[in-house]
Amino acid sequence: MKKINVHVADDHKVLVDGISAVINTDKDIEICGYSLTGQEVIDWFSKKRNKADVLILDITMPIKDGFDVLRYFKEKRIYQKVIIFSSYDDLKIVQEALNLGCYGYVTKKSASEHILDAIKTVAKGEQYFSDDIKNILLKTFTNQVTETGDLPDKIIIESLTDRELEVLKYIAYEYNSAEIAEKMNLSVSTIDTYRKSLLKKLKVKNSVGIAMYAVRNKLI
Amino acid sequence: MKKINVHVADDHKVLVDGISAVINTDKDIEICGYSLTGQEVIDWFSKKRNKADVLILDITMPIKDGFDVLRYFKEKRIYQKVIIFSSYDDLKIVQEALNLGCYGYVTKKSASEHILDAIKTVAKGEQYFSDDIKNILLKTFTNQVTETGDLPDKIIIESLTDRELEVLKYIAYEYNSAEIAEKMNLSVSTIDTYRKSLLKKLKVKNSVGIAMYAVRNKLI
DNA sequence: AAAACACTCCCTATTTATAGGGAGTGAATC
DNA sequence: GATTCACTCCCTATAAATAGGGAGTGTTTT
Repeated sequence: MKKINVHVADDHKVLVDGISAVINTDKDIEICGYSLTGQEVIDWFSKKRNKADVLILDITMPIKDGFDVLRYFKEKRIYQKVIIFSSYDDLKIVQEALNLGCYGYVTKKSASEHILDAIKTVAKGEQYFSDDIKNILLKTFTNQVTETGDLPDKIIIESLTDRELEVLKYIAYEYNSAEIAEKMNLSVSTIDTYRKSLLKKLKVKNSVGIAMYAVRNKLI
Repeated sequence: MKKINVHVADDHKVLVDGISAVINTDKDIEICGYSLTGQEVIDWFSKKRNKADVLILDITMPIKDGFDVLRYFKEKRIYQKVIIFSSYDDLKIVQEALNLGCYGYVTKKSASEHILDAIKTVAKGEQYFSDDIKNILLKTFTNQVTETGDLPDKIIIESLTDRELEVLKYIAYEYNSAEIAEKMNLSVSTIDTYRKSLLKKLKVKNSVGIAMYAVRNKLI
């Protein structure tokens, strides 16, 4: 079986060496190169002298960071399998990396064997996340678990009347007041009353705010 | 410590008994009731004679199914902690259940101890998914990047210019044209031009549509 | 009976957004 | 050299949303 070729990019040479050492313990994987800056990675791939199956990529690096590298691949439509290896375990960061097309995300605090699992999984074209990242991602599926505290929002939502909720849904579906009035068999004035009430109760600035509130709290 | 009260709803009495047996092995949890149809569950809760901390809910049931029950809770704004216990492991089903506000999802093929973990986790207000469900949910994070499923949208998004994307984000954050103009150091006329362009390209009716498009396609 | 509240509608006025058009610049592409 | 396209700004006009106020009905709660 052909070995999996891995390129490692991290600005800390010690870490590159560490990963290399771990990888060398596995007979199915081998290191085919490394970079210390994002720019180096981009140079490497633009000159097509890289034959890496998988790229292990740190986010924080001098001269182009990991995101820049992912953006480069996306722009050039290079379908490179990338595993982000970072100490960040922030949802925004992970989502950004995923949007930019990475295949895996492993935090640096994970046990080092996990990086081997990640490499093998991603090499097969499947995604891989370390357990802590999995948990962070899974939390996005539930409305209850919000880091900002769910109670205030819950109280606000409970204060909404049935009619207000109905109007809120129509607003989120891009209906204007006249259309909502027709759908609900009410006068436009009444719909405007509910709009005013929603703006006040939800403490948002405009219809967009109402709609965004609805999606954030899964009211639609 | 107060025991966790659990209500079990499943149309197969054998399964109710099975779950009860498993639960009785745990000193922190006890069964406080059971139902064989969705309607029974709704009756139980509407008459407020239920003191369940956690509801174990099957999806397939005669006379109102699990979804109907979840919809009932949502409509009445009853914040009942529900764990779906079903044999379905289909993404659409799971997503629907999550949208309807369930706290956990455990497949029937899971080891029975997992239901105990699920109950304890959900009782604390956290979400719980069995491993197979976790994997299904996690796949949704990479599908949008790897798969070509939503190609039409992808083409539209790629047709958006940098400035249009910037304006789109501000709109989704509830800014009005004057505010966006100030933020971007442009005239209001220019912002209006981008608004027009966005409405046309995204084929939406108004600002709410622009914002909703942004969230749907994870552009913000 | 009084109070609270959801629901309905109206008034006036202002601010924002939408819709149509045109037009100039600079950079890149053909 | 011509064209395409992103970017910028302007004009006119209408449609829609926002902001403030009031007010009547009916139901439920106290």
